[in-house]
Amino acid sequence: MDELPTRDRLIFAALRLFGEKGYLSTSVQDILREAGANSGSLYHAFPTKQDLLVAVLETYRQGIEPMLLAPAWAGVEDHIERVFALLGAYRGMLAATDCLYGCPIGSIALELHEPDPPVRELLSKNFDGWVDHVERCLVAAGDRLPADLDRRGLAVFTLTTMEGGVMQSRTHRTLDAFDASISHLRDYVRRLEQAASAGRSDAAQGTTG
Amino acid sequence: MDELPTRDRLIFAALRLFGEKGYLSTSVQDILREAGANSGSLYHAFPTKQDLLVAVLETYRQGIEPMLLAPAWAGVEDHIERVFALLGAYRGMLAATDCLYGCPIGSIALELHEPDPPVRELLSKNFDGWVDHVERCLVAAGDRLPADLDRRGLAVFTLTTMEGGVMQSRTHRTLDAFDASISHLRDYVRRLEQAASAGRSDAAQGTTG
DNA sequence: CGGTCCCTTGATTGATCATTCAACCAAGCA
DNA sequence: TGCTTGGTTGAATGATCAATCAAGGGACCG
Repeated sequence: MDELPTRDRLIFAALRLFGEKGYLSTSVQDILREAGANSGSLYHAFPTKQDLLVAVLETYRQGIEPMLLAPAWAGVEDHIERVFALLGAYRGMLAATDCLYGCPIGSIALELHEPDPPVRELLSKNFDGWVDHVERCLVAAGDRLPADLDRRGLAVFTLTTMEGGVMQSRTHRTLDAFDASISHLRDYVRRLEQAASAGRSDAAQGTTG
Repeated sequence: MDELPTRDRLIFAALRLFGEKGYLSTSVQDILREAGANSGSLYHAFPTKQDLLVAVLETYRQGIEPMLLAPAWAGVEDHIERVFALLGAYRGMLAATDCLYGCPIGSIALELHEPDPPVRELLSKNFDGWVDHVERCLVAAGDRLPADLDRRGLAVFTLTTMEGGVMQSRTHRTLDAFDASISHLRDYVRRLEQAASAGRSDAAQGTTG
């Protein structure tokens, strides 16, 4: 029944609050209250609030696989469906929070206009890690997608779709924009699959394009 | 040689600063310095800082057509190319500012996690106005796009692409993510045009799908 | 028992923030 | 000339913020 160490409680409290109210709008007092700690403890563990943010971003990055992907992909074997299952997980978070809670990384990324190098680098790494996982799905899809498709680029485009959709849905307080975005991405991928399929039968017939 | 009235100088100063550093990170002092005014003048014109934000969002919305679309569309007659010319304008802003200045509406939208009703409504209206213009282009494209295409949805998806691309490019400080996103959107639209074209020749031959 | 190490406590500090206000100015009018 | 109205001045106010620090607690070791 031992509580988590104070340092970890602070990280998780900050993680939650930064995602919910943003970095700048979350005061150190808010974090202390949420974590049940005192300011001295926070500043014993972290030199500044920004160093706590760094720890949060590192924690979030490490949590992408076990906390986000694993549950989203449980029971989903199809590589392409996994991409949309991931997007569905974000939809679930939006739906569960009345379109308030989207992607904390995106929020923080747009909130910090002069981010110090370490913070920006970690935001980059978070985005990259996400894109890496999607790219792996798209690569695993093999010849279901056109051979000459830029799969990394499509993975980036997938993140773009998620973040842009979340932004609009949070603003409008409706899932409409998110759903419209995802359904168009899905349409695009379907057309890519059709093109790849057509390409394959062309090749089987020995025809050239 | 008369200067702009103080009230307008304040709005334009705030517009610039909110876009550059965000709403929360811009202090009233910053705005006063930039506008060359005193706090009393600001609070004579606006009850609170947030009311100034409201005025800024209204001003921005009215400026979308004359300040953003008009220059982006000068000399571009093709309806579909206009969509990408608009996206190109954002690319130009990113390029000119080292990927620092993207879309102020998007920044503010993600920055304000508990936006009061008037602010959120104005953010919504800004997004809607942007989407309206793109939708009009897509509608004007007529049968170059599939007849059953959800054009409003594609316009929303275009905004999604822009905002998501800007977010990533600002974070990575590279145009790569923005360019990748746009080029995939372009690929998607190209495939839609091909499908529409195929559908038209089917119809001309009297075949059915 | 005393000593050391790690961590916690919580009042305090000083900076910064949005906002206020009494005084002031200039133009228009009588 | 004096009154009114709309706008300006900038120091002052009080709230809030991140960060500090002297004091203490308790576990472990001799």
